[in-house]
Amino acid sequence: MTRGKTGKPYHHGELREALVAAGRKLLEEKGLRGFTLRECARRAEVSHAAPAHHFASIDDLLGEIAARGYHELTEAMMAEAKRVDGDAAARLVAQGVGYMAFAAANPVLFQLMFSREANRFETPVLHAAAKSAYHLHREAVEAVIPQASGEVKERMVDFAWAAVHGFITLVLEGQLGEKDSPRALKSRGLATLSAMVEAVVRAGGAPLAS
Amino acid sequence: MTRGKTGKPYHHGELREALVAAGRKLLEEKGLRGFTLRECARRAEVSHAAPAHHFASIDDLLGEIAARGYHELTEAMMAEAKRVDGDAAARLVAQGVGYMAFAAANPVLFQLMFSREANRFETPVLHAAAKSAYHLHREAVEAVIPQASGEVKERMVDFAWAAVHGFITLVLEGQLGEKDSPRALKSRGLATLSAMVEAVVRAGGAPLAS
DNA sequence: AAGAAGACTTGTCATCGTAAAGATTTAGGC
DNA sequence: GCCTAAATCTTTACGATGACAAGTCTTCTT
Repeated sequence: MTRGKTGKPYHHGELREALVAAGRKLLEEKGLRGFTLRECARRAEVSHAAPAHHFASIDDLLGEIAARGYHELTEAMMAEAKRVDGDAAARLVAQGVGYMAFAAANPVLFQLMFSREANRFETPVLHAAAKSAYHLHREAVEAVIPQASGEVKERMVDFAWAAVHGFITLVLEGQLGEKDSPRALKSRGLATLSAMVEAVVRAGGAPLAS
Repeated sequence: MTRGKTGKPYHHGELREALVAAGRKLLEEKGLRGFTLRECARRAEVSHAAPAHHFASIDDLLGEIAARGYHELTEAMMAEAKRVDGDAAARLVAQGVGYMAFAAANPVLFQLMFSREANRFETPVLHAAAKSAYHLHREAVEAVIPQASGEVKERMVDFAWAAVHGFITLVLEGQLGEKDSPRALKSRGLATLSAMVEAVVRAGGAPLAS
């Protein structure tokens, strides 16, 4: 890697990674609407057209960022699950905690991942990453009610995910616990997780009332 | 209202309403990222700068659209609730159905209302509209468990909203039941609502396990 | 009827995403 | 080691956008 008079190499070398990193920061700072490809390029200290060689479009970059978000979400869920032992119900709660923690730490990214816009840049890698998080959750739910029918299991996968996702989504948007401390919010989140797990356990034992 | 040679009045007359209507359509057609003030103006058949006299910025227009969305959401919940009789639990489910039906009918608007961006254009009218929907839900939950403590009621308000909101949000983003028919999806939604109500009823009778 | 306020248009500016063409660096074949 | 091809980055350019300013037309007030 030779350098010009300025000391700056003509080739960035790791521009793709730099753009993803800059983009991710920018996303959290300015929101989805404030996200621009040119600002990413500026932060990576390259010209505004440089990103085109690594990402076909702005949606392509957002798709890559979202895909990595799914990977991290999966990791966050697994990490939290490893901290508890044995009990399937406890594991389900822990994964929910990991899910919520990731969302709270990356609110805009989380919204991007689960936004309608994300369907626009549906790449195979993004889809695969999303499926991986889904399966992790699915298995955790099924482990809680191994004796239940396939249908009940499916319904409880829906239900459990909806409760976890819904709670943190509402918090992130400021609809829930606007004035609560993070401490109090976490407690409210745990309460929702408790109610969810209890309902799953119950439904696993007795068929759902139609 | 006098008219020029073209037959078109110089003054639109109801431009504000026309912009809201056009904007709402545009939103569903092109998504939030495809939403532009100039396209709204074009559809209302006025110049690109005309909207400025009715909306200070593009966020101002989006805020108005979101506020009306909250009003319609509230109406959808009440309309569905009126179709069932008596039972508080049935009413809670019905409101959930109305909530989901509105979201399914206005997916992009719904995402806008509950997006992080919406906090940017936080007008008093938007906030009030959002609170109105919240209170409707809150009362429905509390009616199901009138004997419960204030704390339990609050937690169940969180929980019930999270389940309803989470389910439809996941469906809208294509995460849940991608290949299901609308019919099957509705059934899955009802199952989530059933599980939710059952859990609320149960929690109202016995204190939540910590 | 006259002046003021409101509604709308035209013109302009900085910025954006994207494409094309040129400059520089790296990599591979010999 | 060199020489060409490919990859990477820059410069330039185009159409579109949000916002602002200034001007034109309409309605309202008095």
